[in-house]
Amino acid sequence: MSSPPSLRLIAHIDMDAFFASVEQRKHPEWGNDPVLVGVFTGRSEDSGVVSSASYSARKMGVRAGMPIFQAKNLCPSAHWVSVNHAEYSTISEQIFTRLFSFADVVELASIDEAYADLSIKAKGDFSAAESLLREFQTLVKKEWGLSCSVGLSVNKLVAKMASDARKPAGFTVVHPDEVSMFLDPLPIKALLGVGPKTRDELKEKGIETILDIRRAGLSDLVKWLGTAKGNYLFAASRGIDAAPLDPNRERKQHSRIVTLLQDAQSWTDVAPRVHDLVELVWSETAEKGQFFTQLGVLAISSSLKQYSKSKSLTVPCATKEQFSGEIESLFLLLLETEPFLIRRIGVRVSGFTAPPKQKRLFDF
DNA sequence: CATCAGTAGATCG
DNA sequence: CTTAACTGATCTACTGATGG
Repeated sequence: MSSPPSLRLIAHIDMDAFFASVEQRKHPEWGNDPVLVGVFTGRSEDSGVVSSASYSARKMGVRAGMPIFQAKNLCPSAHWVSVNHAEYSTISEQIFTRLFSFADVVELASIDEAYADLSIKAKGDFSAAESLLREFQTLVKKEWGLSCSVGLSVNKLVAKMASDARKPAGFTVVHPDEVSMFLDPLPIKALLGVGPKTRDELKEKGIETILDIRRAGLSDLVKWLGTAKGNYLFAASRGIDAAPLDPNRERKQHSRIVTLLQDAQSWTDVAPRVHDLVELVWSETAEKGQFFTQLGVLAISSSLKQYSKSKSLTVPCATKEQFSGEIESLFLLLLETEPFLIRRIGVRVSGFTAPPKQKRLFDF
């Protein structure tokens, strides 16, 4: 058996304030003014959230996910733009297509992030990898007028944290012998998968930095956070991540959620919007030739509590009419569980399979 | 106990 | 003047049922 190369060269490329930067680029007259990209729901003037904040807006405390009213208080002078996903996707695709020629393998992680494995291309040499990646970074700036931050290290975990370490337009290399030095002082929130919940949970145990996690025992971590997260944090705090890049990463589910203009109470109120979502999800999956065996609906109440219903089919959903009917009955089921004011609704599909086989022999 | 179905929870940008 | 205002998408863990 051939052994895999012991040392990998893995990079993470992260577009800086991607959506806001794209919008900023279209408006040179804005100079360095704060730019905010919002998801406006239309239920009131300022209803919605920030999708992306330029760095000058971030300096004033604005963050993605923040309610628009709050962002406006923090940053009254910002230029606002409505989010335009289709445009960002096109640009993302153009940029990351170029990355392929700089690497052995590329994994597209999201609309604004990608991993690149340069182990072979750079012959195991960090400085060779760095040269290539700096060239890519310069290219992105020159061709698209956009900046990105790059992290280079020995695996995806550390590379991602490295790209985060200096932003915007950063370039951070973490050599194999520097991994602990790099990770130890970071707050645990810097780890992928550690959000406010886990952070608070561990803060109660006196754990705030990655070094603190490294010093904690595996059994304690598992006791506090469960098997999956405990094991993950134990390894992550040591910078251990053997996961290879996945060049064919595919979505495991697809959903569409909308906020209603006004809270609704009954099926008749929401039926038209649900049917719109069904149309949308059906066309989006059909377009990609995706068939699915699981489907579900969700609703978010005016108090922001989530409700959902889902079911599995034994055979992939065959027609839009069947899909629509299934979604409708799930929604009716959901509404009879408990009365609540509906603020947002969604339709979800998963369990993707290849298209059902055409009948052949038995047709004759 | 391995797997599956259904649901709630957490994270991310 | 005061108050409340909060998207959209995905992935994963947990729980209970089922079958070997």
